[in-house]
Amino acid sequence: MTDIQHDIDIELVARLRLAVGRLARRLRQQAEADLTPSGLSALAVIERGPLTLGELAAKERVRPPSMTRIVAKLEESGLVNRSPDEKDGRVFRVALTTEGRQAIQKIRTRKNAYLSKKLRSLPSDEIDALEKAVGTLERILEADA
Amino acid sequence: MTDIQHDIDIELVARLRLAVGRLARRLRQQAEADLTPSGLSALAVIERGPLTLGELAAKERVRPPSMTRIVAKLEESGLVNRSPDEKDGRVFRVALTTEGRQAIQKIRTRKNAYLSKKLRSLPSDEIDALEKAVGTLERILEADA
DNA sequence: TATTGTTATACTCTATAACTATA
DNA sequence: TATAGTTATAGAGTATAACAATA
Repeated sequence: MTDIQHDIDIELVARLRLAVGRLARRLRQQAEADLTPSGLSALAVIERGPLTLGELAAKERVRPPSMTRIVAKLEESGLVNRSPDEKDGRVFRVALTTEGRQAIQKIRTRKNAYLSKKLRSLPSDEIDALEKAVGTLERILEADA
Repeated sequence: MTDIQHDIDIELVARLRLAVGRLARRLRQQAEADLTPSGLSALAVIERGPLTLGELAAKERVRPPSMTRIVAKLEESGLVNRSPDEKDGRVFRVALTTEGRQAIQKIRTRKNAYLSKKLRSLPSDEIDALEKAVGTLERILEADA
């Protein structure tokens, strides 16, 4: 790699980092106001399939007591339900309710709308570049999940 | 816009949203551990120029009492200093110390390193697409700052 | 009087420690 | 005994309300 290429790389890295940070912040602000970040995040995990409370805590990297509270609040709001495991009486399984599924869908729609509006008027060559760049990022992120 | 183009758009939007969210989270995890998110965020704002406590609170969208605490902690850590305004005795101006400037630079270096490592091995056509896409995102974000 | 910033106090979110129920 | 989850309690971080100092 030549020095010139190296310099370009550093600048691109910094710009990508800033743009990603700012866009992520902007998207977060479009979320449902009456759902806490931890609640929303947990909801998104639960959506991929019912989980025990302990599994949820591990995936979300919070301690079990914290997840107990988060889930209790989501249950209170009618977004999830807890049901005792059939085989192991100590375990509770947490799943989305229909209302929870709708809530998550609504938030997604709102975030998508924000971006859609921004992207709608772009020329096709910029859309192409975005599409290719997203593919690259997806691969990068996949690599060290 | 045709229906087909519309569908592609929706899918791209969703993928971009997810990729940006995940990358932003990954970058956040590379931050300095002994600086709180609010402290780090405030530090980055102050870096662009000394501000009064009220201006800081407004920019960071927290209430003045919260900013008082955040700045007090940064000052305790030696990362910023507060000095009374020359003209208005009620106002305090907050500025980075040399140590604060170094701290922010260190965090940036760390985040850049994470991304650099990921981007280093990409073929030039993907780098080009990323570069173009970043330019697009920068323009989009500029528009409604 | 209005404004800038601080202090007093309460609320939310998360953690550790101690506990209950089941395996 | 060990494990899943809950309850009790404490520590961050932010908010509103009341206050002090200055304009």
